[in-house]
Amino acid sequence: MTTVLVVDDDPQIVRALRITLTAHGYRVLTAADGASALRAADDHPDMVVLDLGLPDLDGLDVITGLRRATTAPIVVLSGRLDSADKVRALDAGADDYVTKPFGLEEFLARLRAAVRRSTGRRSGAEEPLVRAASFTVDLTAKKIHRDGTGVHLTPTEWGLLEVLVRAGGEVLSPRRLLAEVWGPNHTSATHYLRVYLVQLRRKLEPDPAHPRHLVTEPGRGYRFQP
Amino acid sequence: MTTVLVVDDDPQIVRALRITLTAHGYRVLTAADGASALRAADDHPDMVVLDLGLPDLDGLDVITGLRRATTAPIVVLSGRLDSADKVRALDAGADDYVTKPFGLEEFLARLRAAVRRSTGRRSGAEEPLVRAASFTVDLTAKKIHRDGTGVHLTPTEWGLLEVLVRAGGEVLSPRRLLAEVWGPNHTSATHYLRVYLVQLRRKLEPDPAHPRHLVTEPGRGYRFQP
DNA sequence: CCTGACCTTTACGCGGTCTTGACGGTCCCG
DNA sequence: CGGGACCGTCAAGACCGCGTAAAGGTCAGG
Repeated sequence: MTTVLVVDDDPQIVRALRITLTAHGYRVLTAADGASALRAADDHPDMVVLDLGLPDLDGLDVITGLRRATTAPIVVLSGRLDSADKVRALDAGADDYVTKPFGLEEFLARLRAAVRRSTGRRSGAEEPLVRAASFTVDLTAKKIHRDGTGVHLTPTEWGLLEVLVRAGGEVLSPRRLLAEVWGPNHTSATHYLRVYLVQLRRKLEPDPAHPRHLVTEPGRGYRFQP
Repeated sequence: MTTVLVVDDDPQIVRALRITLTAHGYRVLTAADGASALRAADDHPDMVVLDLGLPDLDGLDVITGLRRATTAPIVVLSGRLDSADKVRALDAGADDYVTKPFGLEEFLARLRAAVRRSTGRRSGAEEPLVRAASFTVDLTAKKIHRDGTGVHLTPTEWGLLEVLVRAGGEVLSPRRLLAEVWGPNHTSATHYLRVYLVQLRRKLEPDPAHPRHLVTEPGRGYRFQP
């Protein structure tokens, strides 16, 4: 679960954010001033929501202090519209800057974006691997593995498979497939599809005559079945 | 140098951004519509500035398309104040959302924040020595060893090899390789690649006719295999 | 001014890939 | 039962990308 540290001296805002964030599945820590915010950084929050204008410390000092302790994204809340404030906050190490009053949905979306970026990097080489019973598809490395060895696909074969896999089990019409792979001007050459489906099945299916993963939905199109 | 891809259909804005960003030390690529933006993603910009409301594609589709090709931060520019638009864009994969008219200083600060976040983590633990079966590559010392003795590479040869090795086994498109080695303006001279691949293979591969480490993936590019 | 290293360009053969046509099978519907 | 629409399969020729060699071109250093 994602832990958010909320730093604000206004109890009303803290309470509202605690309710909202908890309802959206976050765990919430709170701090009412800069000193306790820096102390709370030791609890390794995954994200910090920081109101500038705390009673004890200058906002920028809080940011730099937090940056010393954690790399978690910092989203600044502030009532000040002054552009120079934003610049200083962002350059001090903040990741985003939201001015009050703010739309709740937008605020939450910015939190999601911030946490997505910070966790996405951490896991580094995250491979979107798609598994079927008899083969696996690596969409980023553009490789296929089957029975331990790699399978070679021609560019067009790969393009077709990629579109089918990315659709995630949805049925794709011949028109749509042709437009995606061959470009929007070749939407009538449905024969291509059949030829390449045969080749793909021959290379990937255990029994090409009775496909289990590259299924044809008669009259509607084709579908990828993991 | 940090490379920024600016996507906007308004030539005035493109021109203004190009001047401003260049003055601040960025390298600038531009695209006037969604299709060319997706193509330009192969040039692996370090950051994307994207205007929603392009003539050819829906803005959200451009975001998801870019996300498929790159993890570079995307900063959305838009004239629309509607909060729902922001939420959709952020959830589609954008990293920040700036509404026009915007303060230039704030905009630049947000760019700095975005690029800081994405590059900050990348420089983690990197192995400067890469081993292949028949040779080793020292990325920091810029030296190659094979059979005990050093191998001399010309600057261009080295640039190409370095890009391939740094990709760590991923397939790199000709566009991308050319952009990395020769700069983003030479992305069509695919013949260079073949010539230099031959030279590299002759210098590094045990059997240049059947390369084991500098593998070509027909139709999509080249790959380094350790 | 010459030389050598390096980059760029031209030319060409080969093999893989794409396209196209032909044919058989299946299913549905008149 | 027959015809048509749709799908699967195979094979052959056209075409394009790739690998390779080798000839200009450029530039710095001696």
